[in-house]
Amino acid sequence: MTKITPDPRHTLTLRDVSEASGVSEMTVSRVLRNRGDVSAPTREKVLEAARALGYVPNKIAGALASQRVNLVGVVIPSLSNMVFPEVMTGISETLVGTGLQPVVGVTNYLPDREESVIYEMLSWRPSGMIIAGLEHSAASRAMLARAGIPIVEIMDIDGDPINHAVGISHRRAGRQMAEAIIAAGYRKIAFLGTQMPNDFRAKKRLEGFEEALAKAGLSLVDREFYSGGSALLKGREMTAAVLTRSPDVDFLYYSNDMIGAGGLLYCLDKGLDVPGRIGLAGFNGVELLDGLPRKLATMDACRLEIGKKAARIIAEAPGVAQVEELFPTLEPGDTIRHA
Amino acid sequence: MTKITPDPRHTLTLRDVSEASGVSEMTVSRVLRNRGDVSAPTREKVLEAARALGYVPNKIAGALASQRVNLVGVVIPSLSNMVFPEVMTGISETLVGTGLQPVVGVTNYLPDREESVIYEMLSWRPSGMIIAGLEHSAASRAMLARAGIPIVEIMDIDGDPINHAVGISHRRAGRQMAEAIIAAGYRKIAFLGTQMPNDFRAKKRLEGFEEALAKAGLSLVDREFYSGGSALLKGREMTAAVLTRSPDVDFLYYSNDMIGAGGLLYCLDKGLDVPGRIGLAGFNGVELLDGLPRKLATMDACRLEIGKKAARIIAEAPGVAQVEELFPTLEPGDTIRHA
DNA sequence: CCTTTGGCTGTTAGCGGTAACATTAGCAGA
DNA sequence: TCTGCTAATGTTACCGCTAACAGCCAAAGG
Repeated sequence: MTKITPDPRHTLTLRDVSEASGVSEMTVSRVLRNRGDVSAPTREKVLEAARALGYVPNKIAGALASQRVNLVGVVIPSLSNMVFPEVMTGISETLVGTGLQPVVGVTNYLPDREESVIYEMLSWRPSGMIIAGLEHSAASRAMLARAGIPIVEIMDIDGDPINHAVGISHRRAGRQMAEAIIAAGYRKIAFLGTQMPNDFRAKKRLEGFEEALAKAGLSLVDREFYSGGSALLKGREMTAAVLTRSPDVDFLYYSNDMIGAGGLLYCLDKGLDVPGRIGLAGFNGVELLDGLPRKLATMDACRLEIGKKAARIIAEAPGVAQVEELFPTLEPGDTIRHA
Repeated sequence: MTKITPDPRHTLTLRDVSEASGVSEMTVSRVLRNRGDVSAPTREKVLEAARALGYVPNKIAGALASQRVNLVGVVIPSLSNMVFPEVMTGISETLVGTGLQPVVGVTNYLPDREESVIYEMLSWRPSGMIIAGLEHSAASRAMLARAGIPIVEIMDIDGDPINHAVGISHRRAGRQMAEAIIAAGYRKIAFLGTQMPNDFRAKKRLEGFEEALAKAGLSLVDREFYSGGSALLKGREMTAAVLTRSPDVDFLYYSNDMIGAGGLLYCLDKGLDVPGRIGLAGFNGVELLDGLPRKLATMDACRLEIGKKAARIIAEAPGVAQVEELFPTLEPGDTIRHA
C-alpha cells in the first residue's frame, strides 16, 4: 500500500520513495543499490514503493556523492566505415556484467573535434577512456594523462602510448601485404586510398608497404586518393582512373576493403583477368567481402578482439601500463595469384 | 604568473583555480561558463590559471547544482546496418551549436536491453531522448512518459507516439513499392527479409506490401528469412534458395538494401536478365548501392532528415507534441523494368 | 541480569558546482 | 556633496545522493 502518485510534474527523489515506504532515504538508497544489510521485508516495501512511483535514481547526484561513475568514454573517428561498430561490439560485450557502460564520441578524424570530445567526456569523470589511435594534440594527451583514470589507445601500436595500448602494427601490416604481393610475382603496383591527412593508420600501412617495396627494389607506379562519397563507387572511379593512366599496372593495393570491393567489381565488369592480369588487396577484413563475386585479399584488423581487450583493461584497471600487440592474418582470398 | 602545479594526484576543483587566480570560486565558474559580467583582466587571469593547471570542470557537480544536463539520449537498435549511423550524423549536425550533446545507446533489437538502456540514460537526467521506433515495453513507455523531457520517437509513424514522432510510414512504403512492381508487370513476387521479430518497421513494410498485392489479387509466391551473418552473403544464399524453390518468380523484394545487393550480385553472376526476366528491390537507399554494377531499386528512408528533425525538436523543446511524417521517394534504379 | 555482538536503520556532513541574493566600488547626475 | 545606479565580485544555501559513523534492539554469552 503506497501513497497515490504525487504531483506528476515534480521529479522524484529518494525522499519521495522514503516517504512512500516509511523508511529513511539511506535505507532506500541501500536497497536500490543492493549494498549493506537490509531486512527482507523492508527491501520489499522499498522496491514496491519505488516501482509504484516509477522512481529512476539520479546518477548525477549519486556519482557526485560517491565519486564513482560507471561510464567508459570511447572516442572513435567514425561510425560509418564498418570498422568501429565492430570494435564497439567487442567493448560492449566485455563491459556487460562489469557494471560499466560505454559512451561513444565521434571525431570525424578532426583533431579539434577530438580534443573537444575528450574534454567533454572527461568532464563527466568516467572510469576510463578508450580512444582510437596514438596521435593526439598535445592538449588532448595532457588532459588524458592527468585525468587519473586508465586510458587505452586502440587500433595501433606504432607509437608512444599515453598509458595502455591495444592494437596491431599497421606498418608491419603494410609490409606483410607488400611482401605477399611481391612474392606472388606482381611488379607494377599502385596504391589507392583516402585523402585523409589524419588517418594515421592508413598512412602507416602505406609507409610499411612502400618500405617493403623499396627493399625489393620496387616503388609504387601510381597512386590515387579520394575523399567523401560512396566508398564503393569511389573505388570504381579511382580504379578506372588508375587503369587509364597506368595501363600496365598489375596490382592495386587499397587502403580499405570498401574501395577495394568497388575496384574488384569494376575489374570484373571490365572482364579483366583477376588475379592473373591484375591483383587486388584491401584492408580490414569486413564481412561484406564474403558476399562479393570473388573474395578480395585483405588483412583483418582484429577489431573485435581489440575492443574486447581494451574493455578488459579498463574493467580490471591494472596498475602498470601495458601494450598488447595483436597480429592480423593475411587472407589471400581470390585476388592474389598463387605464387 | 600562477602557482606551480600542486599534487598531481589530486583532481582539480574550482577551488584550485580560484586559489591560483586569487578570485572567488563563483567568479571562476562565471568565467568558465561565459555567464554574467566579469572584467576582462579577471577573465584573463582565470583562464590562464585554468589552462596552466589543466583544469577540466566537473559536469556532474555542475549538472546537479544547475539542474541542467546538456545531454540528449539516443536509443537505437544497431550500429552496423548503415542506417543508424546516418541518423546519428543528422542528429549531431543539428545539435552542434546548441550546446547539446548526443549520447548513444544500442539495444540490438532486444526489448529488455532497450528498457535497461532507457533506464540508465534517464538516470543521467538528459535534456531529451530520441528513440527508434514506436514499440516499447510498457515500463519503457511509462519511464519515458513521466521523465518530464521531450521524447522523440523516430523512423516510424505508424503507431501511437509517446510524445513527438518523426519518420515515415513503413506500411505505406511497402504498399508503394508493391504498386510500382505490379505496375511494371511483375506477378510472381517473393519476399526476402530478416528473421527479427522485433524489427517492427520491416514487418510493417511487409504488411503494407502484402496489402497492396492483395488489392491487386496477388499474394507472395515465396518468402525467405535469415538472421545473422554477412548480409551481402545472406542475400546471395537466400536468393539462390528462392530461385531454386520457386524457379518461376519474377520479382524479389528484399527487406533491406544489403541483402538486396547480395541478391543482385547473385542474379548477375547467374547471367539472369535483370530487370527483364526478374526484378529486384530493396529498402533504405544506402549509398553503397551507387557502386554496384547495376543500381538496385530502393526507397530511401529519409535517415539524415529524420535525425535532423528529431534533434531540432529536442533543441527547441516545443510545448505541444508533434508528429512529422516524411515521404520517401521510390528510386527505381535499373532493377525494375519500365512499365 | 548485564554485557557483548551483530544485524538493521538513522544521522550528519559533504561531493563540486551554481542560483540567487548581498555587497562593494566607481561614477554620473542632482 | 550626496544619491542612485550599474558593473564586478563575493556569500550562502542548496542540488540529490552516499560514506562514514552513530544508534538501537534482540539474541547470545557469561
